[in-house]
Amino acid sequence: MGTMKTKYHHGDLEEALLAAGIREARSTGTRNLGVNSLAKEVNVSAMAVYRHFSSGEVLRASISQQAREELARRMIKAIAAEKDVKNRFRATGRTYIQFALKEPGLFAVAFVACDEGPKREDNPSAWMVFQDSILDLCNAGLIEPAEVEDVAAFAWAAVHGYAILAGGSDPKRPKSNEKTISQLLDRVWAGIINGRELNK
Amino acid sequence: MGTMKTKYHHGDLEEALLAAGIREARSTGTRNLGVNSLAKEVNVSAMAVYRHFSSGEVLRASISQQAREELARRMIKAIAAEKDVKNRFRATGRTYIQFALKEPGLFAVAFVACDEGPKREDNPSAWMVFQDSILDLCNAGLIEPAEVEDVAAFAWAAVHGYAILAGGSDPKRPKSNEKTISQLLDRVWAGIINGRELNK
DNA sequence: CATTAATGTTTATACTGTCAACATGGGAAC
DNA sequence: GTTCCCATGTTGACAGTATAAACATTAATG
Repeated sequence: MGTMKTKYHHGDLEEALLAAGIREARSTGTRNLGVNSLAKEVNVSAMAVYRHFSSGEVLRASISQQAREELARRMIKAIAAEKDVKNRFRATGRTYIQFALKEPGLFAVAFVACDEGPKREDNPSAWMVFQDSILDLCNAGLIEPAEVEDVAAFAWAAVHGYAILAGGSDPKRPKSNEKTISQLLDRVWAGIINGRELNK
Repeated sequence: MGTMKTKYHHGDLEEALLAAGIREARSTGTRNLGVNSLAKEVNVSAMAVYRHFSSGEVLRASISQQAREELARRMIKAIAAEKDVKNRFRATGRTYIQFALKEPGLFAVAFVACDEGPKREDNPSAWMVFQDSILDLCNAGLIEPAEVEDVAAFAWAAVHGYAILAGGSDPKRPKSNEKTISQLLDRVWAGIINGRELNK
């Protein structure tokens, strides 16, 4: 809480490491999330990290999860401000994309390949938020229950893909102004509503 | 050109390193693309690598580019087999997705963040192939010239996003059977054709 | 043929992740 | 309160990584 003097025992090293990781992710993405680097950031020896995380990979996976949960929290907050089902869906996608654009470091860390560990469920999870907004559409009668899974996959894919491409550094990346994003969400919407009918 | 004995000079180390990198990428993704590891693979000292690539990052960027070009080549080949504009578009997306599913290692290496180096243009480039197939739609009168850029971004985003999600290791990843992919492309198509009209 | 430039090797330095052994001190048992 | 233990920290060692500097070899060129 207050200014921690140089005590032998840190107090809450686990939390501090995750916080330092998120801070570093924000500013430099995936580059400086090494064990030594983060340990130094928290004024602790590198080996202290292993009392809380079984490996550097596991530490990074936890930081990654924190980043994903932060994204999900922002999505939930944005959805709460909308009443119309369509606007709720659009808010979901818009928030996801804006997160990638405004917090490129966090977004990169959130979705790096991390194939290890016990794989606890994210809480909250962006995927769940997406699926819930599609279930809303179903409850409103806009799509069939049988379509929910495919529609959610489509919407998630389009939004996630755009977020990656627009937030990347490729000179050929798509434009990312408000209008472009809005039109993208219109097209996703069209795919959601009209997709099945076109499917012969 | 025949079987190179253990000569002091390798012959074509640059090519050999890229080939070894692609081979390694195919089997283990981004994990074993280090300078030492690849040098050993080609029976050469680690420092020899630096005669051809100014750093390990640059070497990895070159391997990544090779992977992207391989993808583009497969797309071009698949398109050549189709005559109808719609089918050509679908072949573009389907090939992209199937590449991600059948060659997860190559796909991962192709699209890791690599922000360095002179950034030569990919040749051929998947992005160009995508854009060409959208231009086809424009020439066929299916979309307006002014829409081309946005439509290409949408289509690319949806396909790329799905490829990443379906090819990943998340237990919640979307299904990836033929039917699901086909329906996804139907929805993308719907977004392309109907997107603008819905946009008020 | 002799020199040179291209290409490879060895050696050394600085980092990284992680194991093993040791140190500290906060809280439980007496 | 005192004692002991163990969760949590430390240091040191070792393997692995990237890469700089100096040296070696051979292909090419005048």
